[in-house]
Amino acid sequence: MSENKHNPSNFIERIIDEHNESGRFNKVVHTRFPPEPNGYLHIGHAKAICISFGIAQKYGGKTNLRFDDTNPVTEDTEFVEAIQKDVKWLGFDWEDRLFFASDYFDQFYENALKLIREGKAYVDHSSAETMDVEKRAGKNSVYRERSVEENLDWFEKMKSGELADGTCVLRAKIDMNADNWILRDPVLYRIKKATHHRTGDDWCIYPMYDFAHGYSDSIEGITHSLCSLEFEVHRPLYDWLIDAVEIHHPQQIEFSRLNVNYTITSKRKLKELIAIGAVNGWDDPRMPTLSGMRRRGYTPASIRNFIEKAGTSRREQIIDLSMLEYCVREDLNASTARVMAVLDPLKVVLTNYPEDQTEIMTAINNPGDESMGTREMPFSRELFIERGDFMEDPPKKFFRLGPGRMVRLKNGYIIQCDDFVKDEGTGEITELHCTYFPESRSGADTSGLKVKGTIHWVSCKDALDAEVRIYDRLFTDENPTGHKEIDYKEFINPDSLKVITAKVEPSLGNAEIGTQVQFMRKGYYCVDLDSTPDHLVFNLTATLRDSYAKKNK
RNA sequence: UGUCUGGUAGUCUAAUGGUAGGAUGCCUUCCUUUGAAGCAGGCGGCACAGGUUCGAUCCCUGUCCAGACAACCA
Repeated sequence: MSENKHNPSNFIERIIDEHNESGRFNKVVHTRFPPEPNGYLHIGHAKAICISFGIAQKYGGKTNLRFDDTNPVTEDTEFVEAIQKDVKWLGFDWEDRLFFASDYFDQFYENALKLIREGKAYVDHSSAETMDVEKRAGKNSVYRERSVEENLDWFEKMKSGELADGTCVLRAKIDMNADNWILRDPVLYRIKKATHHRTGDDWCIYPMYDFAHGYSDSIEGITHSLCSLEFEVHRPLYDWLIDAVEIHHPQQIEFSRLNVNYTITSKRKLKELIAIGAVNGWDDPRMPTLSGMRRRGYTPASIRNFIEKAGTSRREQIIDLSMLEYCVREDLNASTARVMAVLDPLKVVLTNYPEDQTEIMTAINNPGDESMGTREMPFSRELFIERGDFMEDPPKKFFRLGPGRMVRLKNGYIIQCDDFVKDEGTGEITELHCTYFPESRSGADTSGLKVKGTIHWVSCKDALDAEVRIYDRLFTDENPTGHKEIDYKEFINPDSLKVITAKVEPSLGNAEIGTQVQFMRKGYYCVDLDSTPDHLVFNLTATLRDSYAKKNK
């Protein structure tokens, strides 16, 4: 087996192949996923996770989980835990390599001292406004030429806590005229008298992202630091800082972020949606967060597959929501049991069926997978069918019920509609009167009847009520944040959640939280964590494709 | 405004100096006790203009378009 003979599937693998050929990292591939614990992970993060863990896996390397916790005022252990749960759930394992940037505060501090001693960093007392003005003007700060001793002294004062927040900052001394503004003497450390979720009150100075990130990568022996495109302009600084203290130098490689149309993946905006009550929290099934998607019924495999299909490139990608739905359907089609649930019930009376009779019908759980077995369903004189499966005056191509028309009740009998009852006030159909054909029982059909349509049903007296939460996209616009004049909140879909009471087959009575099923002819649903034995709650994961509805649009 | 990065079907993504493959989408056929799934077929693409070349989607130049960045956030 030739170990280095594989086809790179994207540009990152090509780069790694080159490194392996040149021996730059001794053929080691060690990546990391570095979330900031200030929010929940979303589908965009899933791409970063899948890429970093996936590439390491492919090359026999390792991946660290590292929390980039350098800003105590926004970070919290709640998020540290939620993030770990989500990464694990997605299917990745960092083994014993759980790290925190805050683990390295001492080393960061030493690096800062080294920079100061070498004249590569200075303490600046300019106000943020002044620094901003000077940055734009390409003008050096008046504090730029302080002596090493003076800088060391001030930095010590910053650290000791005797200076108030904002008094001064430590800046790298690079080039105030650099084309890349990131290099215009970036801030390295700031004073923040805040309690850190891990280091408590040990520190009152905290490093900035650029400072902490590269050094963390270096300390951990990361070889390939994979991140999204917006950090590309930071790479020169990443390189500069590492070179300045002469330590292990990982290669930063950027890829484009993943966007999905009709959704947003900005942590700030997701927080806002929660704050204004547009959704019910981070794990609201409408949220593109991993916790929301999990609750919605998305499987880890479906998300991984989605990321895989989306690919890895440097082009800005806005992927169709339909691709995501395709991926869950693909997964759930194979794994879920088919059950019957009538979402919008219409009563059917089988006039020739014995009043008190109940038959037990056997239903196949998954026609594509015999090993999933069968279950039993009670059949009786009064049934509920889907209101949409009857039309008073149906067109020819309507393969369901109408006056005089026949359908097969799945796992039941063929029935014919003889009559219907209509509320003359509202015009609503309230009941159907049908006859059934005793010889047409499923699995033992000797009737010789041929019907085009098959519909689902439940027995009235045996059916269970269930709350069903029907979700739709959270936004009505493909690109809610893409309009300069219109706030994204204007596009919130008022119908993103509809709650109905459905009639479901009795076998669902003891379904556990998280159970996933296919409501036959309707869609994939899962038992929500609000569900109890007395009050079943289902979430819509994704509807089935509906070519009939599509054709009739 | 500046810097950077991109531009291959509606969307995503490959390969290639000899006009392009896959996925999804869309449209059909067949099949079907889910109008699902499945099977089969079809539709649909190299941003534009020059240049180099026998030949350019690919190399070069320019244009246009798009996105990201320009925090004491990450």
